[in-house]
Amino acid sequence: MKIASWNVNGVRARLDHVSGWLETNQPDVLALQETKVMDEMFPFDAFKPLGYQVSIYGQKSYNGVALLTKKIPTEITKGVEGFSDDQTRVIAGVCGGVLVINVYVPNGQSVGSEKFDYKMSWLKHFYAYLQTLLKVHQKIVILGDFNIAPADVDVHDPELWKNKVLCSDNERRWLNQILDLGFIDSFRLFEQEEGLYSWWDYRAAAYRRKMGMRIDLILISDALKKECIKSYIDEVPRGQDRPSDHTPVLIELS
DNA sequence: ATGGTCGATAGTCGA
Repeated sequence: MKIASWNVNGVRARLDHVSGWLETNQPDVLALQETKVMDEMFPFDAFKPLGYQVSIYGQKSYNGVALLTKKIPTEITKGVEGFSDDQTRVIAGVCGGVLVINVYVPNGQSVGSEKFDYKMSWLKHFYAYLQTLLKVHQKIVILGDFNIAPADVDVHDPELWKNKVLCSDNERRWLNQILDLGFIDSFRLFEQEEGLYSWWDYRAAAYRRKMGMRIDLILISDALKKECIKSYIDEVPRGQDRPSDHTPVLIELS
């Protein structure tokens, strides 16, 4: 089973990119973030002819997540249980016996801002939600735009970003707390080249200058470790015309 | 280079 995640920064603006990528890569599951569209305006018709089911949790202009799947998922849930939130950031469902949790973690703007406080609160409630899910599910994949670079190796210039948003100790502490529940950052199960990232800011020609970060992650529960045979980043879409600022990340399960 | 560029949307906000 091939499972992928991609922050598309507007699914309507990226229709050709996503359709083409699905045709080429044929994932069983593609988790999208920042779809930026209300449910009734989601471009269902673009994906159904390609053989994909669409499960969505959208809103106008901001946020929005979706699961594109070859088979209809079961047990679809939206949002973080126990956390009242008008921002649409989580959609989950069971695909091929695996609970797939698609997340768009808040960006946080800057350390100490109101949006950063919201990010911290969101992470706290998401952590509590995971604890309850772990009582029911063993095989879990959490994937999406985490807006957290796990370690300095995931940052193009760690000194510049030291204790800045996406890299601060408090954010990394929450990520590590989640990992301590029994999850693995799948990317680090395998030997990787240096300087592999999943996001490059549109500004300051960051992609051309290789100024990126790995903030799009696929966490797998311990029960899936033996089944995970591959975890990688597909940098191709980021180099295309009018790209998203993020590029897809993938895993393969045996 | 302490700025820049996008998407959704209709003046800005958020990333």
